[in-house]
Amino acid sequence: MIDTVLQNINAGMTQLTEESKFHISVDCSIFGYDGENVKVLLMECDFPLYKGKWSLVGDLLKPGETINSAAQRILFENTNLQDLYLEQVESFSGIDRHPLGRVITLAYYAIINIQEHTLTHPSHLKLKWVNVNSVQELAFDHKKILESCYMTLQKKMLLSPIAFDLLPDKFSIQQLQKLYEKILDVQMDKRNFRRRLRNQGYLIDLEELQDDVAHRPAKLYSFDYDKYKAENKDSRLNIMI
Amino acid sequence: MIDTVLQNINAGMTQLTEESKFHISVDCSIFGYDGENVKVLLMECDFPLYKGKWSLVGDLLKPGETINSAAQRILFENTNLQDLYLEQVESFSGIDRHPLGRVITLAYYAIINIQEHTLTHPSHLKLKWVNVNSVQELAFDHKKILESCYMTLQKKMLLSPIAFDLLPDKFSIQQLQKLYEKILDVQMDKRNFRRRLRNQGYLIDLEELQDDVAHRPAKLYSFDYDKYKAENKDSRLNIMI
DNA sequence: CTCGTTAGTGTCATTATGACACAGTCTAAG
DNA sequence: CTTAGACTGTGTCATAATGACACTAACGAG
Repeated sequence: MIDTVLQNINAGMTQLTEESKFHISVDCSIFGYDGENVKVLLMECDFPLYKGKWSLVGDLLKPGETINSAAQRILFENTNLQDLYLEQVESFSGIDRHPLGRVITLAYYAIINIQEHTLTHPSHLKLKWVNVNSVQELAFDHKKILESCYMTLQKKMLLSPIAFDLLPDKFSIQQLQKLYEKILDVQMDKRNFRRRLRNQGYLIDLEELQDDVAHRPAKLYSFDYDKYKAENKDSRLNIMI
Repeated sequence: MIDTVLQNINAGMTQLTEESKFHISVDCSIFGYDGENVKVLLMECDFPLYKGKWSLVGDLLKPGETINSAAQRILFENTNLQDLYLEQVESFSGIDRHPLGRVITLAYYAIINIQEHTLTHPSHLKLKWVNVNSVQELAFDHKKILESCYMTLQKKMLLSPIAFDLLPDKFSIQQLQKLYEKILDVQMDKRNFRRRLRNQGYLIDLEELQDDVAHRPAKLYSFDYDKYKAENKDSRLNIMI
């Protein structure tokens, strides 16, 4: 490490001293939807200070990793899942936020359709899915982090088609509406919802019906990502809902 | 620093080793509007590798600081300005992004009305305002950082009333429209723009006219922040434009 | 075969949007 | 003191988007 004398790292006059180094972690709110509720994956915490509490899935950044690649690794190590939708939210850098010492964390959220993926995770970790709305106290400042991630997810829902990452590949329009209603915490009109979706034109009618339901089966659709991308490549505001 | 043996910082089984510590910096795109163009404040870079190049305003995070307070300090140290609108954008953590060693940076943007503030800055720093659209190559990965910040600013413009932080306290509707047109890079219809503003009802007619203009003077307005906040305290999508 | 449950459909009134042209008021310059 | 130049400020109309609203259709369970 080169030591220089003066004052600013961008102007070039800086010393990179050992005292100004920090531990960095990534904490990830992994959101899933089981067809009924939005859930977040929590990890049991064994810290003496937080005995019995739960925390978000996270870990330290390692030398040689970028923060994004650390986030991917952490996701993979704890859930065995890859290629999920993963988005950085913000940093949390409170001085005393971690009992082992100064640790600055970068919050991410990931989303996953619980029904189509099965988690397999190392046996020494205890994980569980908890309804987002029933999460009580968490270890560290993770409740605050979770809230920030969930708010970001809610806003993102309005402007981008991430709902479809939370649903199975084939879904009914009612499933989609129920998901929006859950996450945005609103009620929507069935006919107006369907009209909006029809007009957007991003749903592909799979000409398939639900099976094994105790009522009239719904038509199944998939989302036309290609069409969406082609029509929204500019950086305008694309309102989904 | 406590060393433990096992594997995960959230579960409690971790060692905080010296090898997994990193330097952290904050780099800030300070955007200003001079009535004509959107500009960004750049700092001359004295690194041998980047001789003659310019960089964003930034510095290292110091022990005992949160990242937000570092951002505020950096802004203050370099411009003597406080209480600007300041927003975290994202992290940049490429392995070789800084020649002095591994430095992970958090990008922020700040906005300021150039006409109503005068910068005073330490004499050993050379600063200049550059039109955002004419920025050529910057030192480090700062061009990428700037682009990310500017994109975030553009999106934010659509959803929140930050335009008014770039304008003088008293402004004409045409000044406001010109600003939106510059930042969003669109043309807008004068009459429709005025109608939208009228309907939103957040402009306070100051019953004052422009002075010293070589044409019919425009009425001046200010933005009713209180009313805006009162009507938008929920976390819904609030479309400004 | 009937009950429960969800699927799927259209209209109408209201509101929001986009396109568009001209007279008014000020300064500067001759 | 008149005129040129520059910007201010206003309304209408056609079209599009939205919100409110109720009934029949299709399936399985019992």
